[in-house]
Amino acid sequence: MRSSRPPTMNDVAAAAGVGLKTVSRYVNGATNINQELSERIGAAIEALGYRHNLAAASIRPGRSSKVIGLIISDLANPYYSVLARSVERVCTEHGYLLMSASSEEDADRHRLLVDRLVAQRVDGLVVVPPRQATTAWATSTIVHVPMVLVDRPTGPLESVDVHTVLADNAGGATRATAAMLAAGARRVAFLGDSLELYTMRERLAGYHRALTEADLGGATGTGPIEPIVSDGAHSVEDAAAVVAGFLASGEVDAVFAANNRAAIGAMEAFATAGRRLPLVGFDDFEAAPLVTPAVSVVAQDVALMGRVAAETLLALIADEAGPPMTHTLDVRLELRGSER
Amino acid sequence: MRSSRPPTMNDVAAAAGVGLKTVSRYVNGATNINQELSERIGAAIEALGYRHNLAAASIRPGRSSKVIGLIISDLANPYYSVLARSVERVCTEHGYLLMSASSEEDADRHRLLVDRLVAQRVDGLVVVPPRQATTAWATSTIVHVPMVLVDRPTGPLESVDVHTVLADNAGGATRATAAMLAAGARRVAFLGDSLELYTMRERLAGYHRALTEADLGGATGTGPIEPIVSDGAHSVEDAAAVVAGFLASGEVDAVFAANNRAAIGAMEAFATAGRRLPLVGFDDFEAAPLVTPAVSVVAQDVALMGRVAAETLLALIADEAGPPMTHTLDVRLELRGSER
DNA sequence: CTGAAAGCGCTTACAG
DNA sequence: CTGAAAGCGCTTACAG
Repeated sequence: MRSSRPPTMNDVAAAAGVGLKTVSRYVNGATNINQELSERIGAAIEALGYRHNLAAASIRPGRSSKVIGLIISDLANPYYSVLARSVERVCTEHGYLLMSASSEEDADRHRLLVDRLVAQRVDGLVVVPPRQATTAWATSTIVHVPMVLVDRPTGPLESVDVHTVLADNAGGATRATAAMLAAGARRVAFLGDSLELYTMRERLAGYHRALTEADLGGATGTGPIEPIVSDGAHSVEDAAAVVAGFLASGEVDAVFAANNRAAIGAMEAFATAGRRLPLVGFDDFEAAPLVTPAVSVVAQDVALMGRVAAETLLALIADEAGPPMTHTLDVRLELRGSER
Repeated sequence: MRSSRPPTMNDVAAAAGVGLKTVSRYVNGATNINQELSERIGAAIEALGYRHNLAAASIRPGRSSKVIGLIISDLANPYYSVLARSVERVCTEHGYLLMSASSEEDADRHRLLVDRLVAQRVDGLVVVPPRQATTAWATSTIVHVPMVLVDRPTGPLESVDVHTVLADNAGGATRATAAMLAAGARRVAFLGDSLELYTMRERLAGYHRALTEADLGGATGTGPIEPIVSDGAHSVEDAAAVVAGFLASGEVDAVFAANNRAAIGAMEAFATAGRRLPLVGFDDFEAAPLVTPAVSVVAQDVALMGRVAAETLLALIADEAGPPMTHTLDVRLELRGSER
């Protein structure tokens, strides 16, 4: 009847008049227990309000915490919340719980989170590396915790030997740009965020490739297509300002918006100016199909990305994953009208 | 040099040639340690790759896990991901980690999650009760884990003595409806999801109240305003179908869309029909300000809700919270044009 | 300021 | 099928 401290397995054993071991077996769902003892134990647990202490159980060697950790930039960002949900789903299917934490793209905070999660003895980690990451954070702190990277690699791809799940950023950008060229555009501008971001560098490379291929295809009678590149779309407002400049200059006849904010900013600039240019965005967003004309986008299967990452991690934990590799997922070009 | 099992505090003590206790003090940041011993310990930790085991530390009585649990419907839903992010932020500020889990509105799954989280010995729980919850889940399983409810109460408000954080659903609905009445609408329809949901019942009550007050205000010369109520907006498609019916009937001259999906469905129906009705939604959404006319909404401060819930929980854990009460947060009516 | 002992709640071989 | 003992990694009084 002690009310201050939660009841322990010992309390249950005493109350039921059985050995500690038997209670342990009962709680862990052992199959062969004397019917009568079993009932006494059940009654004692009920009466005392006993709850199994997994934290205590997990410190024994060989026993794991059955918790995995997830580090993303910002849980409130729809992209990452869908990713987190997908990872959570796989965890649930395998009896794991998820601890998720937002790094805010800050390398120091990221390192702190890794340390804390490792101290908490998670069984593994799914990680979106922070923007400014060098390979140091991984090599210095991770050591022996199974880990999978998602959305971006850490530093130069080959520098860390770890499973990595990425979208085909370059391929998507190539197809988006090519769609506008095919519709007749000649001066397609690239509008992206900081090229510090791996995904931006990849999308820019894809854009360049589309221009080059159009040249090689002989679609141009008047010399090579000149790239027009802006990396100033850090926010919707910034993006709108850049696009307003495009419109005023008369030098641009289509826009490849390399992320959500760029696409929304472009839409705002079009609305303000009262005229629009062909537009394709990267990453789908809620408003895209609702506006007129509906916005074409390159859509990633974020949920699949989360699933592949989580399943790879679980395989790693079970020691059944193959050698470290990069898993590149296809993207989908959703043509809805705005590309022309 | 054992590589199979992670190094323990004992290993560090042995390597550094000091007592276990001293290593413990070092790891826990104790202030007074002999300079030389301190350095030896630091070197040993580095050399062995030792990492503090918080799980083991937390099983001592009085020591807590510094983890809190969050149960929501679906982490991928923007409403709940913003809530989760806000709770996470408060946790971080206070040195806590967050375990979040999605109940999918399923009462059984919800109970499982509570059990698992309690077994994991979280220090407290922020919970969105599942839709079909009776008070049973709370009274039977929670017992002595600090808990705060958010977004909705469990069953009849007075039945469980627990801190609860809610938005002013009824007040927001009244103001939304009144705005359309003030703009001249007479036959405002309520379009919501299942009335099983607490928030829907509250919003419906607020809607009714606005009609009643308009009657009492004498704004009507032709007898009382008749309510028109649909609870069929379970999905965007369903909502669109209902609104198409409204348009065809000619009996409705404005729509109060009691959630996001209802509002988006209404927009789709308007687009299909080529004509629109005055519209106000509940809960802001990304596309709302981007379409023409921009959609007016009742906006909840979801981040504030998460913050208040988390801070209340932390106060509860510190035994500094007052008696259980309901915290009702104001909502904001964003008039953007679609209300007329 | 530091160490040896006892104990947190639980599980794992080891005997019965 | 069941129990008493030892031990998981750590911290807390207790002595020095």
